[in-house]
Amino acid sequence: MRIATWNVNSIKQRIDSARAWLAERKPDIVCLQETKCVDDAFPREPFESLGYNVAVHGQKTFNGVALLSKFRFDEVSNGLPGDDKDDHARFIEGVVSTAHGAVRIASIYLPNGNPPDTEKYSYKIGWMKRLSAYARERLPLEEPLILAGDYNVIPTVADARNPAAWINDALFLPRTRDEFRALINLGLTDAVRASSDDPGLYTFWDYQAGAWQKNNGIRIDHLLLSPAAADRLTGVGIDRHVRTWEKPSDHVPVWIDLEIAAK
DNA sequence: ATGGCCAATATGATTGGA
Repeated sequence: MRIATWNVNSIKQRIDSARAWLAERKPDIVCLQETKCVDDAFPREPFESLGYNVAVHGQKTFNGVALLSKFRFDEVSNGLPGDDKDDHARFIEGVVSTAHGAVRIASIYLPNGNPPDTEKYSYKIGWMKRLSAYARERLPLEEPLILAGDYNVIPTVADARNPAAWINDALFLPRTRDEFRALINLGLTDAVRASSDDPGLYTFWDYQAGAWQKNNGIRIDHLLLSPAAADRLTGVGIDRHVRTWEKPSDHVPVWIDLEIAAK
């Protein structure tokens, strides 16, 4: 089973490149972020025609998450628990059945949090605490659980080309990295770091200032795995080449292979 | 990480992104 995450920065602007990438990488399940459209406007047909089931949780203009799955969804639920007043579309969870039982996948679009001296940052930290509470609730189920998405967190200095430039940024502040570590320390595995300590494994390059050309990137798109998922991890990849395509997203897809067969 | 971008909105300017 191959599972991927990709912040597409508008699904409507990325239909052609998403279809080309799906045909090439052939993921079974894809977690999408920043779809930027309401549910009724999501272009389902271009993905259903490739054999994917589509589950969406969108809103007007901003945010928006979705799941594409070759497996039928047994359950889908929208929204991260823990705050009824939070109306941002940033979390969707699906469950599929496999030969190894239920596999639970969440597509996550964690708040950016800038500027850090505002309520945007407290919203980010609160959201991270809610995500940890969610993981604490799910981990005892001992299922393969994959929390994949745009975390807006640079975990360590090895995850930025120019870490000094990020010192005061919401993506890299000590408090942000502490919360990310707290999540990991519940017993989750960062799939990319389970396979490599290399610097330069970036997933995002800003559109501005020639960031791509200078390889001024950061690693902020992550797949975090429960022990039952990590035990079956056989491969990881970052599809960097997608950043060279026409009309690219500023993020590229990241994927994992799990030794989990269809039912 | 800003000189340089991109997307959504009834838009020709503003907001959000990271």
